[in-house]
Amino acid sequence: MSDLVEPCSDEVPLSRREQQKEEKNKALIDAALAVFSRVGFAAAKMDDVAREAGVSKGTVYLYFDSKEQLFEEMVKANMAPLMTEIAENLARPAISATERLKSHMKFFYTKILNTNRRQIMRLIMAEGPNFPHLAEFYHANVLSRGQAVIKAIIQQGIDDGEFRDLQGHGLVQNIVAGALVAGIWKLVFDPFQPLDLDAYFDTHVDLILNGLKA
Amino acid sequence: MSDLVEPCSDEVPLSRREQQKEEKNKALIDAALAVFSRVGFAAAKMDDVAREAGVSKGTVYLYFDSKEQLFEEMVKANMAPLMTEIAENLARPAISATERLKSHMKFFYTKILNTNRRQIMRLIMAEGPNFPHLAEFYHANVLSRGQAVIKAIIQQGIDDGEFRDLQGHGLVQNIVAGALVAGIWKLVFDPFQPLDLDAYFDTHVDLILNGLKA
DNA sequence: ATAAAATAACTGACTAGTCAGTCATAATTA
DNA sequence: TAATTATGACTGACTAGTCAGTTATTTTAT
Repeated sequence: MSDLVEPCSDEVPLSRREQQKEEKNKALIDAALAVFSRVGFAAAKMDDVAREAGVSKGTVYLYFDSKEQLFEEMVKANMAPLMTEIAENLARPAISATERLKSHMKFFYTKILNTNRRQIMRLIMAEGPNFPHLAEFYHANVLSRGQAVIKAIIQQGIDDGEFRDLQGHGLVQNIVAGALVAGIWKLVFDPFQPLDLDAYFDTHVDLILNGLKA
Repeated sequence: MSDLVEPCSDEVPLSRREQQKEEKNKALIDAALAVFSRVGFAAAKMDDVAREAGVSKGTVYLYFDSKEQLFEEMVKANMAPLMTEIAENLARPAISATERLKSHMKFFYTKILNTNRRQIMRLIMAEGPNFPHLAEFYHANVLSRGQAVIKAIIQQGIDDGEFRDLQGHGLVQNIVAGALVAGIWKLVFDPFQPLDLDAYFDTHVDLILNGLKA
């Protein structure tokens, strides 16, 4: 409460307790990510989350009201740091649209696909219909921001004569699609047909940039 | 038993019982698709499947050994008719690679994305890691066949000088990606940002064909 | 034909087990 | 010591899977 009133500049002099509390919160979020990723929402046990975080089950309920809330907080906590980074990509030095697009795509691969955030991506797809809140949050805070960046880059490319103006409905989704599929493939089909993410990335960029070329 | 010995040409004179049995099997598969799609595997209740199929819970277990088996059979039953159709697309009249690719993509949109098979697609992504059997089955019977068709078309395009040879790892996945993402979007984010599948398809084809163009 | 006997299909109450969430008690910190 | 934080045994709601008994269909006997 008081946090909201205080000037946000203070030097965080955390007491031992507050410190431990934060650590435990983090541990629970991490454990939740691990457990939910492993078995999905419904099959995940709060006992397992607790054990994995090194606390008892009761403690989990001192930090989160319910399993649902834990799930949502876990997703939000893992996505929050990304959101500011995406925003920074909007205001970017004046390099060519081609290079900007390449760099933004690289960002996507390194910051999501190659981290365990891709698990969250999968969870959103898997559980999204059962968590409209969450799907909406994810759409509003991650997807539409990512879309805005890509749209801006494409517009720059069109203005500069680098890209053609193909006016398509769902152009952004088509551009990002390759990356999403790579993430899913890694999680579901890699054992049967392994995917080399670096080589895949090159193909993806090549195909898209050629597809957009004026 | 005797069926296996008889010439396979016989006129299927099903007794009333056999007929009802088949109908019920179908009804259960349909109900399973509906229920699993609605809430995912873990949260699905066998009671609900039974009710939706118009039988009692006990009956479900006369047709399927377990919840797992019902799930797998449901996926297989829904995918089987597709598999032969895909195979037919391999042996195709001598039209241009461009037209063939377009037509195969259309096939994908009309036979999967615009039907409730897209629910199955989502379920595979959602539950795949918990059902390695199923992921493997899907990969072997649907994905690799689809890949073979697209690879053949691309090779034709390269040979005819229509497409460039971009040698990419994961080229096929990149080509299909747009379609998969469209399916997922429809199921998860459509309420927040609707997607017009027809317009999206045009963008997808446009982008990919230009990306491949020699 | 018709009834009786045999078989196959179905039912739903029941069991055995699971797990989200609670709360009386214990441990830790200030 | 008092307040806060943590524990884990406990509860109650819920559900996959079972099975003794019922109903519908088919076969056999008259």
